[in-house]
Amino acid sequence: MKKGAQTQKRDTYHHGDLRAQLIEATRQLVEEKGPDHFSVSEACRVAGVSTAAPYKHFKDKDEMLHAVAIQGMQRQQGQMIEELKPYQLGTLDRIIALGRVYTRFASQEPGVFRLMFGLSSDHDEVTELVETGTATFEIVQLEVAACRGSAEINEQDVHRSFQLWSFVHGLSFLAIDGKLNKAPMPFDMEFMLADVAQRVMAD
Amino acid sequence: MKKGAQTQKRDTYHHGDLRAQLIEATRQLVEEKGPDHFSVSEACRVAGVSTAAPYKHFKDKDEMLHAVAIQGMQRQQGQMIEELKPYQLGTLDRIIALGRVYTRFASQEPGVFRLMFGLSSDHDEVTELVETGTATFEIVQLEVAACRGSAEINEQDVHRSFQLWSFVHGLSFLAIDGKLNKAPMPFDMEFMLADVAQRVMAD
DNA sequence: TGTACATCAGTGAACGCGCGTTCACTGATGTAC
DNA sequence: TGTACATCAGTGAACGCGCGTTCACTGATGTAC
Repeated sequence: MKKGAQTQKRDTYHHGDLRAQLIEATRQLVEEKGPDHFSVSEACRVAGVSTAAPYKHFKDKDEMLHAVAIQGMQRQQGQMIEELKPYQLGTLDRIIALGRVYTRFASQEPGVFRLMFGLSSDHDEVTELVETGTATFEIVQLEVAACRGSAEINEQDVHRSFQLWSFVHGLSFLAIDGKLNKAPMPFDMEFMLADVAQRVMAD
Repeated sequence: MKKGAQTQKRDTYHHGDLRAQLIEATRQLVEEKGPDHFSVSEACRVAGVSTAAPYKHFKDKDEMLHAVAIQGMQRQQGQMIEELKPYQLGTLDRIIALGRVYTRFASQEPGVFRLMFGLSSDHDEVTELVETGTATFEIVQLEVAACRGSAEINEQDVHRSFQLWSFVHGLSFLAIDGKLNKAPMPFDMEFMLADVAQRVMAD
């Protein structure tokens, strides 16, 4: 598996944008081996720098992982905003679109997805992660409220939002853990999302 | 944190039931530090034996973790069967009861819960784990079919079962990852379970 | 335009550490006679 | 009941390994004059 982690070539002593390259190397490795089998040393090999280099840009290993997690959350949020565009405000289609992005992101980037939610939020400094997560959930709540015709987000809307979140969150994990092929039937993700959205949004 | 991992005392050279004790030590550590920060050495310290001792009972580290995961799944299944007892067959209460066990187990044993679903099922030999999981899901499907009055489990029942599973699975993870206290309202788990069960089981 | 110099990103060697696993061993136990 | 012996669970020392992090350093770059 050494082929997956190729060494970067460089012609200058200084790197240009090592920080970004290290984050990318970290992302790649988190994706390849999972968040818990990532090592700083290997990221250095991938980025083609000495093992001491990262410490000019990050406090420690955790900070490298945090950076990847934060970028992941931002990417997920960006995809949601993008996916909403074609649909009219207040329609069920928009709720479904959000779910589609969630499960799609998880299956496209299972490593980063796991990292995003698996990080122990004991430590401080992950505030940016938490804030991005909160902002994303606010998008969901706004869409739910719009779909329900609420003037403002009310308790019921929050409640429905949590139901939707729980559902797509669980569905994503079951999917990336390969639990969805246990049934004799083929699994139609899009239908599943639509069906649940409709049930949760019903009176 | 050394206090959590206490050394077992022993008065005989032979141990009696080291296998069981090692599994228990492993379970304890998985719970304390998470499945990915468990080490064989530490389990030995907890069980009060040399670091070579486990290899008389397990092929390697993974086999120790598998044993803990399998026992976890069995425990979860046992709790479900127990929890079903008070309720009449074919009622929504039974569906709710299954969900309650799922989320309760996750919050009582988050480490083992993560382990159970986080294990890469690439390798063989986890067949026992997979089989127990499948058996548990069959219980869910049976209850759904009974609740819907199906003669046999049909495609719709399977579909609903997956919806319920996804929901409680996601809810469990969000709960143990501390994501449920983001809202201004208090989170009523029992109401949530009942509400979703009703929605998913509706026509 | 040319030179001296401060800055600081990246080096490479080293560190101490805990890990998973193996090895030849030891000593408690159960059994055959 | 007593003894010889096979079994095998547990020992303790050792292994090689990759890890995260630190250190004094080096050399490219930008800037002041």
